[in-house]
Amino acid sequence: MSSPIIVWFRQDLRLKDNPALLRACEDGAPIIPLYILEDEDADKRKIGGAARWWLHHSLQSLNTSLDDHLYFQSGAAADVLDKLVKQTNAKAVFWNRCYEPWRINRDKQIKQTLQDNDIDVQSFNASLLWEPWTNLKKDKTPYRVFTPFYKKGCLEQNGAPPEAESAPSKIQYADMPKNNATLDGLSLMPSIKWYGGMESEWTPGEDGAQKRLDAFLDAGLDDYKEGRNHPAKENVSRLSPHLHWGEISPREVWHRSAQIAHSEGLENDGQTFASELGWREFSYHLLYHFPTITWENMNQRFNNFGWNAQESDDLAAWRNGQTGYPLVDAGMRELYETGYMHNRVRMIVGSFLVKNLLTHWHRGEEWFWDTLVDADEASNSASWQWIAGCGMDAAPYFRIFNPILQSEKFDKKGDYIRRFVPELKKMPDKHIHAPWNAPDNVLEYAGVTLGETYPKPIVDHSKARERALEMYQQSKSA
DNA sequence: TGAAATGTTGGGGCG
DNA sequence: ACGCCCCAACATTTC
Repeated sequence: MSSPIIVWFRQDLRLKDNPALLRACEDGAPIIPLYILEDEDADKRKIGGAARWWLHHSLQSLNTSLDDHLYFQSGAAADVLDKLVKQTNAKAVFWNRCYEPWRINRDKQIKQTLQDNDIDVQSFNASLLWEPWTNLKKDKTPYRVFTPFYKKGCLEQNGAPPEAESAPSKIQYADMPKNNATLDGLSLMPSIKWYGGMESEWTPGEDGAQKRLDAFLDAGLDDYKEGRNHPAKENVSRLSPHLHWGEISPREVWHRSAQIAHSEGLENDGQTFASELGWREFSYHLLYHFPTITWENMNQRFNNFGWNAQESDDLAAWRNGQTGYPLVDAGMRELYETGYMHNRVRMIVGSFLVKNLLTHWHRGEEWFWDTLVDADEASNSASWQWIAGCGMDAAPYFRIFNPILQSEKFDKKGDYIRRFVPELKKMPDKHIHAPWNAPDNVLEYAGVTLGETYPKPIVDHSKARERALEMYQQSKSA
């Protein structure tokens, strides 16, 4: 039997449009599909709790697609690869690129070591529409503002992304010795069963991702531009976790949505949706060119800002969905229960934490990292910097969301609130957005006792707004 | 991918 | 008939 090729799966947990897998299969050599859980890496943050749950199921699904041939390992990737190459006499290692700075450096080293041992190493792009080094400004420096980045750097300069490729028609597996490591042995599943809400909400894996895209194109794309703002509507794609783990190719999402938009005359909605993929690209672009974005304020002026970075009652109330602002609480509870939050609501709860509660965006970023099934280093840090006002192309600091107005505008009938804050279920539409303003008889009818069955607001919005603006002024002069 | 304050305009009630 | 005031509706500015 000829020397095998190791296909190292990372955040590309699919068979379709997977260039590393496809090129390996085309070579004709038998392949070894490998997954390495790299938790021990000390200089990187551990995968968050909700994401671990997702990863477990995604790997299970991939393993099924690979007829139970996925070879599980854990530990330092360099060591695992070195050992496996020797053990199997592999001639090559193929993988799809990841773009987190720590991983770029690490992969470079691994590549060098393998090549020094005469192993063929090839890497491909499976997770971005355009490579981050291909869309620079004319002066060769990276874009810092989304709109020119997307319109000029991406669309004009690079044009449409490549078409998606199919899954390999046939996969020939190398004979492997029995593996002592198993998926269960990776201990990705939490020991306490807190993931019931996620189980009923999600189907991780390539099949689930395909079905989600189908469902979105079928029912969500029509009126996407307006409907995506309403958390109770079915207009958002909910593809983020599938894209994060590479269960579906962004190229496929791009081209299929464009095609449907075109054939159904939904050009406007299609372009708006495509630009959301553009924001994902922009986050990766920023992370690639400005790796400190994960922790340092991109706008240095905020370094002296008086955010509270400590644990506090306000922070705990925010995490638990007990702020007394129904839309904020609904969002935070959706997050905890399902591992996901609607995008507009993410902006609202983010603004609330950073501006109304004057809490450092790091605290929000950490909580999201641990609780989101789509937690993504690039998107998470770029988005928190955006909402905090300290990012590259950020929302101006003084853009402070009014959680009551947002609620009245985008959850008019309170459907979203009622789903996640059931203690307000019987509140009439008119008063569900700000129950503390409801007349006593309405509260009584709804069975709500503020401070007992549902919290009183932990801050007064207009006072909190004044306070935030004042602190902003101070930081300007400091 | 805001909100609130401030400014402007124009229609209608009314003396 | 006319000017005056009120205020909603819209536009602009400011935070």
